[in-house]
Amino acid sequence: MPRAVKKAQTSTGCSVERALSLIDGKWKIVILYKLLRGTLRFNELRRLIPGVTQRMLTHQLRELEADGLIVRVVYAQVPPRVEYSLSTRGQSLEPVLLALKHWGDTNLSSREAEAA
Amino acid sequence: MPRAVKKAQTSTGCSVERALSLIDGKWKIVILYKLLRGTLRFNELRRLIPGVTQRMLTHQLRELEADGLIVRVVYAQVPPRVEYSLSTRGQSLEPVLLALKHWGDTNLSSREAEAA
DNA sequence: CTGTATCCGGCACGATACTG
DNA sequence: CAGTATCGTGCCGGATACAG
Repeated sequence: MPRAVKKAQTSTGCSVERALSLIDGKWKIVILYKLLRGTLRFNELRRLIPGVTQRMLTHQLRELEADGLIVRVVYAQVPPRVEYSLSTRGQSLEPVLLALKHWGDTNLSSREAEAA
Repeated sequence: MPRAVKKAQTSTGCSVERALSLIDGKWKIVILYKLLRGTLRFNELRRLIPGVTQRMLTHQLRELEADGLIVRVVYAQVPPRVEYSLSTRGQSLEPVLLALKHWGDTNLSSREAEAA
């Protein structure tokens, strides 16, 4: 994705651009998509998204959290346990994510369009 | 958007990522969105997208064309006239674009998008 | 397990000037 | 009008090491 605009920018008068600014970043949409299925732990996300590094995963998760799209829950345990899930706002992105998935399946004709 | 992955990458097994790779770039989605309304000329797009430079507009348009999302028609006239419009594949993105617009309007609107 | 800290390269993008 | 050409750069994102 584009780096889109740095921070939400109302001047453009285009809500699409503002929406884009929240989901820019190389992994955000994929993260959100994975979370559609339900709560996931840090390493679970890591495994589900091949190629992402700890740094980027952490960074993108933090941004998503800051934008109120996901919820981060930390359990004070000896082996740390952190769970990520979609916030209400994040869940409202479902139509977009599914539309994107559907489009990808339809127009990129991947025979293995396995439901990730 | 993220720079996504450079070129379509099948290995991830996620059609969403492949779809994303086609719409990465800072202005692509906005361009596509503007073209939903119909054919537009180069400078018309330029005016509709404040902040975009000639270079970037040209570049993004070329990528969109290469990915088969838009159609570029050149009229051999003395004042050059180039028209851009969505291809069939591009038009198939309409649900995604509208979903994104709807989400933006709903969640980023002037009033708080509380949506508990 | 779930992160932070640091270093660093590349390319995405911008600014400007020029052209058919 | 609709682009190229060229140059410069921010910062995104990868690699690696360290930490609670």
